[in-house]
Amino acid sequence: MRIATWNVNSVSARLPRLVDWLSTREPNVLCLQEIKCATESFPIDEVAELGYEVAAYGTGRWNGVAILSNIGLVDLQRGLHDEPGFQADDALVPATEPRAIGATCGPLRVWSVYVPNGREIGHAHYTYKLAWLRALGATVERELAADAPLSVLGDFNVAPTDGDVWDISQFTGYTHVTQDERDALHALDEAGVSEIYPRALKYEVPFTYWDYRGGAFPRNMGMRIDLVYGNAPFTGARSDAYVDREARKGKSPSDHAPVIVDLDL
DNA sequence: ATGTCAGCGACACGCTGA
Repeated sequence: MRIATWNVNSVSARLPRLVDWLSTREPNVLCLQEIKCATESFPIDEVAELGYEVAAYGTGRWNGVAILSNIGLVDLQRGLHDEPGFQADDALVPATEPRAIGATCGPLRVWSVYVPNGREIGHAHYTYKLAWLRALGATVERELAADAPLSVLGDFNVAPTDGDVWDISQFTGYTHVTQDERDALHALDEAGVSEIYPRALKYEVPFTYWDYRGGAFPRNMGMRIDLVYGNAPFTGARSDAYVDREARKGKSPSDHAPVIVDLDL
C-alpha cells in the first residue's frame, strides 16, 4: 500500500500536475493541503476518472484539505476535536478554518492536516498555531483509542530540528524553528504517534518545501516541514519512505514536494 | 535580485497570505 501527502498550493492551479502525478505514482491514499477551493469546487470528476474517491474540506480562497483514496473512504470527520479558530482583524468572532480532515481508507485511519503558519513570533496567528497543534495532539489521543493503523500527515509548518532547514542561522527570530513550536509538535509524540523520517533522493536532508523566490529549489535552500506521523501499527508496516523532489521541478510546480510512504499492509 | 505564486474583486492590478 502507498500513502502520500502533498501541499499542492491550489488544486485548481495544480490540476494537470496532480492528474499526472496520481497516474504515475499511483498512491492508494493521497492527503492534500492548501487546496484553496470550496468543498463543492474540488475537481472530483478528474480524479474519479483515475479511480479515486474524494473527501474535501475547503471554504475558498485559503487553506483547505482533502483525502483521495482508491481503497475506500468512510467515517469522515471535518475539523479537530475542540479545534481553536482564528480571529481575523476584520472579524467579530474567531472562525474555524478548514485545516484538518479525517477518514478511514481500507485498514487505515488517516488525517490530512494543514497547521497554521504562525506568521511572526508573538503574532495572534502564532498563538493560534500553538493552540492548534495542542488540539491536534488531543484529537490524536482520542483516535488512538482504536487499534487500527493511524497516520497523521500534512504540512506542519514546523521544522522538527535545526537540521531540518538549510541554514539555521538564517532563521533567528522567525517562526517554524522555535522551541515553543517544537514543544507543541512534541505533543504528538506524547499522544502516542511517532514520525516516519523519509529518505532524501538527493542531498543530505529530505527537504519538502522550497520558497519560489531566489532560486531556492536549485540552490537547495529548503525546509522539512511536511511530516508523516503514525502509531506503531502504521510505522511498523513501513517498507519505504521518501520525498518526491521530482514533483518540485519544471514549470508551475507547487512550492512543496510530496512525501511518499510505502507500507506492507 | 526588493528576485514568486495564487486568488480575489472586478476587469487592472494592488492586496493578502504563504
